[in-house]
Amino acid sequence: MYQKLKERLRDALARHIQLTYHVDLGVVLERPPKIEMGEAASPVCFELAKRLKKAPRMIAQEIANDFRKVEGVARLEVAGAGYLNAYFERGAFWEKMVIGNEEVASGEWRVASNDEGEGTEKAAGLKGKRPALQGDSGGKIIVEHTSINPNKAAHIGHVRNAVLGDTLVRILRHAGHRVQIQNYIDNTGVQVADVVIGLLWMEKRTPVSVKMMAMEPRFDYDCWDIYAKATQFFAADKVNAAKLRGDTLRAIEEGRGEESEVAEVVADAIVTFHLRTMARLGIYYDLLARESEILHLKFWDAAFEMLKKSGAIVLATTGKMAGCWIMPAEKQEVEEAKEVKKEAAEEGEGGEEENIQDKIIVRSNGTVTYVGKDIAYQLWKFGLLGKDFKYAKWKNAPAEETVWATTSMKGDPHAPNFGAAASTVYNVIDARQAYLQDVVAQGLRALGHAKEAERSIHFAYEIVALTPRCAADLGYELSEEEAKKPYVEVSGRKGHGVKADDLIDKLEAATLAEVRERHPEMSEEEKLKTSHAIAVGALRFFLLKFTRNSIIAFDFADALSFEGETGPYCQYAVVRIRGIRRKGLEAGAAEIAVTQETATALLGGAAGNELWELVLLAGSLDQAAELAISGQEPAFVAKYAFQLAQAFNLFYHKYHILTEADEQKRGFLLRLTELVERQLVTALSLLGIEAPEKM
RNA sequence: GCGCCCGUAGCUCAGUUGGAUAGAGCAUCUGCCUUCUAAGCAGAAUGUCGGGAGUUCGAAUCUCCCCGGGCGCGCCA
Repeated sequence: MYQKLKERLRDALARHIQLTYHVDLGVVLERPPKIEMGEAASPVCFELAKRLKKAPRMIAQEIANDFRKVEGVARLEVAGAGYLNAYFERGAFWEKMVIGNEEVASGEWRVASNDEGEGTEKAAGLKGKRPALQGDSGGKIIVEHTSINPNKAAHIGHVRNAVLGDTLVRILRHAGHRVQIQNYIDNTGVQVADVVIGLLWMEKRTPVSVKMMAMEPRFDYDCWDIYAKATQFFAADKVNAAKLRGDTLRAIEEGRGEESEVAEVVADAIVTFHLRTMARLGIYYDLLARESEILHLKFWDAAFEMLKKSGAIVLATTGKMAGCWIMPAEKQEVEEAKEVKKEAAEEGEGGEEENIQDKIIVRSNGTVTYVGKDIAYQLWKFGLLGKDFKYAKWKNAPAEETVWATTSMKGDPHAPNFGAAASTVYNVIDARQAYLQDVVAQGLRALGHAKEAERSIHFAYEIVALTPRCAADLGYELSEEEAKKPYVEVSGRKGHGVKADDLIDKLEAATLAEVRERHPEMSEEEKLKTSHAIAVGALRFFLLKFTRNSIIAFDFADALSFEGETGPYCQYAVVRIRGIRRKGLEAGAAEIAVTQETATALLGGAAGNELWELVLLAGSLDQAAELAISGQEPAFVAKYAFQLAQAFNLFYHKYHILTEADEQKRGFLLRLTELVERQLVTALSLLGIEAPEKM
């Protein structure tokens, strides 16, 4: 609701300024520091002052006087040195939020085309329009996330990826976008090969015994250890290891021999483990896109032809890259300003031949690199490859879930149309791979797909490291230097890291103990359900409250905290509201009809500021969600949920709702708590967090 | 060497795209459970926004230069 009003006001202001002063400029609207200064303020007159050579306060006064009414905005006032402060119609805002049930469904983006009024808004219907992706919201969006190498158990870093991706999906879908979730499975890569070598060569297993092993409940943990051991083994005998690895990898890629058989068993089994782990956190997928099909269905061959034909890649004939197909470093001239050109020219003749920036796409032995495969995959996502996968349901999906996977066998005719072109693609991949993601986009550009390159969004995030104390607790040996640092990086190769399932188990154990203590009356099933919801809330919120480019120094003490800026804090606010609602229902308080006069009176003036601020915040979910999308930052929604919970707690302690003597006021307070509940529950659901009935 | 990111309270982090008096949480201290769940609330204290220069009505935010840290630059992924 806030966002909607703000946009309406911004458009009206911009038009007014255009008509009156013939100046075209973007109107900035911000939240004033105090509610006494209104709900939205613009410093636009400072900018205008420069252009018109008039005092900003004077301009502000003119605008405030002449400005015609915008629906929902009571008045404009001049403040400070020339701010324009807008005051909302509180009663109307309340009415829309409570009666009109605004913002509940995904119709929230039903922003009018212009300020032509309600009629057009309704006509615009559910399709909606979002400022950031104007005219494009009908297009399909692909979000690729998780994409864990299927060779060992998932760890906390993988969980950050999955939670970020899943939350992005939830926010996009809430905004009315059509989103498809893909999880890329590198089932033919070196990491799988390493475990295969560990099983076949180090542990001397047969394919049959590996199959048995893969059915054990802790197979993903076993592989974790085997992978670490294999890494040690390679380090000890580099020469043999390189050959063994190369041979194994090729056998897997070509789908022959015991190696390939075992690789398939391992990868398929581990994928199922990952699906199960993520399902515990409420994370699901539409499609598992497997690298084996990219190979078998010759996706790369098609991409290779396109790249060669367009000249995007060339065969190096001299230098140390001789025999490789390389993508030459992009010459910035295209988009960058001419200055860059000049600088380069001034620098003169230097280094034309051995350009280290060139990226190898096909090795001299003819095998394609990861980036090459990724270019093919990205082309497919945009419907530019001219090929499609075949699809079949994944056999071992978690209960009640349908996941599709690519296949090179016969496809299921009832499979959804996964090959339909996407308009925007988000790839949730850690920040260290920024360069590779750039190369992929560069590949698209070189093929003439500048628009798609633009819409290939590397949704980057920083790693989850461990605090030195946490690493020490886990028994890892640290150098003196490492012990002094704020964090130490985990290493899957060394077998270091916090396994996702271990962490979830710990969280559930801690919350269950607490629930048992507090609610002995609950059934065992209810206790488990409640503690699970709180555990997931704690973990997801913990990973989402940091912005993407913040390195998280993981510590059990922080992750297991349920106080302060945490998921459980937000859940607790909802639980309190539900408690009030239950009691209110018994007391018949739900029946009270609140008139708009009551609401307007209670929210009005200085006396109403406190309640009004809560209403306003509750009505600002749309802004938080919009910001999360345009700013590509799910943390904004987490911040919002916390702020709303905090504001509610303040209100809760100040107003005793059920014992309020004045019936109209009591009814109003009750409606207000219900409004907060709805908004908070929605905000939490965007974060993938469920609010329990009791906790 | 080249490229990207970061430096804000004792600690961990926000800071709405350049705006009004820089904010939270944790930790510390002091209070509040015969009243809708204390996983809560109220209060106290803490800042050369790494340093310097510049841009302008106005800078934590933009530019440049330093200082300190992280990451990436492989015929690995």
